[in-house]
Amino acid sequence: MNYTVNQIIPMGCGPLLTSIKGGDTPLRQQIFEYVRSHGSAARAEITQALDISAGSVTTLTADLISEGVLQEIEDTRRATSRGRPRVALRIVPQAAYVIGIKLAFNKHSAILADFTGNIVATANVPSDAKRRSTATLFQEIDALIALVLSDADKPISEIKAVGLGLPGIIDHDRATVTWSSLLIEGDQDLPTEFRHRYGVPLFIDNDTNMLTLAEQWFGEGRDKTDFAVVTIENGVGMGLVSDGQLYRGSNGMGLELGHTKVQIDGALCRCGQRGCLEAYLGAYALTREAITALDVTDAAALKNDDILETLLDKAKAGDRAALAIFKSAGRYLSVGLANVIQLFDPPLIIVAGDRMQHEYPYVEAIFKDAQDMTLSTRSKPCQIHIRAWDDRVWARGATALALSFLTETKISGHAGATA
Amino acid sequence: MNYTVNQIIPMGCGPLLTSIKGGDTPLRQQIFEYVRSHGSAARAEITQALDISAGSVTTLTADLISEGVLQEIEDTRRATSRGRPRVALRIVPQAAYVIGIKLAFNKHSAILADFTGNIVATANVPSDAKRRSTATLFQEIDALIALVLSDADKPISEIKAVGLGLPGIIDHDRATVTWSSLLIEGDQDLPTEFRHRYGVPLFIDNDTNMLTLAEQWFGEGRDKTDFAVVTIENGVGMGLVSDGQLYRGSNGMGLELGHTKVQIDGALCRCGQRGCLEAYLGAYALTREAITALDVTDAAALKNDDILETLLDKAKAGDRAALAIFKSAGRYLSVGLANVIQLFDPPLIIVAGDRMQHEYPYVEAIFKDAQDMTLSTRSKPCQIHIRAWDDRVWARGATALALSFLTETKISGHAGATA
DNA sequence: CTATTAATTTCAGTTTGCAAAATAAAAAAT
DNA sequence: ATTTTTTATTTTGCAAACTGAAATTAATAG
Repeated sequence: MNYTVNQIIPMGCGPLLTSIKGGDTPLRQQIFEYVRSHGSAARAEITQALDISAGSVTTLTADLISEGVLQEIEDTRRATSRGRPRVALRIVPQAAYVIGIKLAFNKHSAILADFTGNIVATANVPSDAKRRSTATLFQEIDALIALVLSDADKPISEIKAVGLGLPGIIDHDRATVTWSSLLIEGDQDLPTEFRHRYGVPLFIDNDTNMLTLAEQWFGEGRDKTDFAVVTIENGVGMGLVSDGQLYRGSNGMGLELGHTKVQIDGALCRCGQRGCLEAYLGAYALTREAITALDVTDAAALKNDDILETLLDKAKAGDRAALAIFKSAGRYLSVGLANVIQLFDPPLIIVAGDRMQHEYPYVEAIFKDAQDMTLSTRSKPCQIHIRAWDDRVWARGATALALSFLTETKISGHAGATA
Repeated sequence: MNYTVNQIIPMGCGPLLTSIKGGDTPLRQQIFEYVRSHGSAARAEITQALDISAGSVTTLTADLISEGVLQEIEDTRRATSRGRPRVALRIVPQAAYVIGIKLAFNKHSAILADFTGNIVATANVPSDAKRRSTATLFQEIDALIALVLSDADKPISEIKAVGLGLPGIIDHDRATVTWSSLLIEGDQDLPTEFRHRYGVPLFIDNDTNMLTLAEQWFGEGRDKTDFAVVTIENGVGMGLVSDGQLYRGSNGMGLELGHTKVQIDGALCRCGQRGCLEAYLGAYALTREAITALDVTDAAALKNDDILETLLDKAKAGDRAALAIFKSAGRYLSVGLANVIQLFDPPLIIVAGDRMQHEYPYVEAIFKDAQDMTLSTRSKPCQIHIRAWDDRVWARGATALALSFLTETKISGHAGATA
């Protein structure tokens, strides 16, 4: 079930560790996932790594090969030892294609990936900052899909699943957009409509979970069964992988770190409540303070991004007021991280933010404060890493969502999710 | 895997729902757990409820009967319909016995339960408010076990497993007491020593998890796969069942709700930090305020419990200062509950406290505030129930811990945990 | 006493996997 | 140029865990 991992993260994608407990996936699927996560693997290696019989590996890989999912490849390095040489197997990239889509306010993006998870094509379309109807949203999705398909020069019929991430309250299991800041209406059933249009299953989740999935499949989370992701953008969000599984609250909510209260009767949050973490830490909160503290001329005309940029520049230049704003926000970030550690006890927290993030002043001190604010009886301190993402991560996470569905159906044959 | 449940909670004990996903327990174990949780069940009922073939039920129940785990019982109600009457099965109570132990400052307690989970005998011994060595603790455990065995008139050889709950940082999986307020030394390996003394496997966990387990096996959590428990005593603790599984952080920590920060530079907590929830809500925090606000004569001489009792009496009598103390604590309780809802999104929170709890002033308003402090986009509001426990719950939860180990080994034959 | 109904048992597969023997393919030794 | 050694894969026989359908059992209704 759980196999040891060399410290060098190999080629391939997908989680390197499976849950210690729930080792009840069929061998067929375990083998497939091993090969995918390692890029390529010989039968003998699989036998050892998964601690299963060589006979099973032969039988099952033969099945997968005949189904066109696996193929033998020439081993690049010649055998250095004696004995019959191993013959490596890999996933056939063309066996299936998926599309991952991220919808947001500034722009929408899509990635077309092959069955190994490799990016084949990307596409972007600009997006309004306004709420829109579901019909309008689908027009935007149409444009995105047309673009990415033509970029990859593939017909829609080759796409076997689509993953979609968008902001809001998304109920993955019930496949419903309970509420989204992009949409006018609530409780929308996008997957059904999508299937009507394209004849392809669609899987949805909120954008933070996309990011978390991206980290688990392609990033630092690959060799971890437990880690948390904290995102700081306009709002503050959080994702959690616990025992190898993405945590989704019982109603598809939960992990609303940005709206946990860190101060009674505190600052006003855009959610209408007071004292939310986000109201001290989100980009809009900083912007608000910047307008007050710095002498921003013509505030209304400036974009929020620009104000933030200015604030950051001033801080770097040593401006006291600007630094004070970051210092105060930083204290709340410490509190937020400390609370995450106290409640979830992850061995690793990945703090991710957009471009401003990697230059956030005082980060080191902030992370240290967070550690110091937790109980000292902890056996191992929680690692906190920062990660400046590139734009494509979100859509990449969405491809992971689609790919994991294909694993369920194509490989192990379970009906799986609603779509 | 998951079977429908009539709203009437039947006899028997143990969770009524199994995880929707992880339905990979062998049928043998599923059948056993179904019978235990329902008190008794006929083969035909099992066939339907678990959606498995009748043949399997016959074979597996026959095995379990021959092993002395199950037995057929006379159906009390005569058949009302035609056809061959069902014959009900039940767990043989004498098939195994377990002991559950709760260690604490005021007193230690133990329960001896049979294989159906029924209480056979109980015992208590007084406990010092001092830290002690592991050796001393074992003497106390010896006394407890001797008492409960003699009460039940059973030799130790009939006890197949023991569960132990104690305060502190307990690593259930690694079977280590990382730190406990009861013990002088840290990193103690109680299970190994226990096995030397008694030849019986011991399973440990922290006291809050015992309470949560008790709720899942015997209380309101029986028909739920997801719920949270918040305890308010001297400190503030929390337990969580997610997807039918007790949540234990990656290092056996986590869920330290009492030490999440709700105020920067706030009140001093006994952990040395400032602004912890516990510092506003724990019994010791209230006591501290009571001493300051009320004119408590000879504070040092009075026991904390008495002070709290006085505070409560005064509040009930309408004393303004006393009421103000509860009112302030109540606001923080609302914040704590709201944060739990935002982060974990449980459909139900059970708030449990000791005897003072069921008369906590303003509870209804506090719970309503907590709801109001969460995002309004939630599809279903989180239920908050209060529960005044009786003393035996903790030890009862410990029996559940021991019983679930027996299920793993006796029934399904997996090696299971370290002991 | 016979038909009907419903619970349980029996029995012949099917699927999943394992263990051990057999076979294949290469390097090293003769 | 063989033969040996070594390691990788394949074959084969077998066991465990279930299922589905037919057979059997035990009641009630007429």
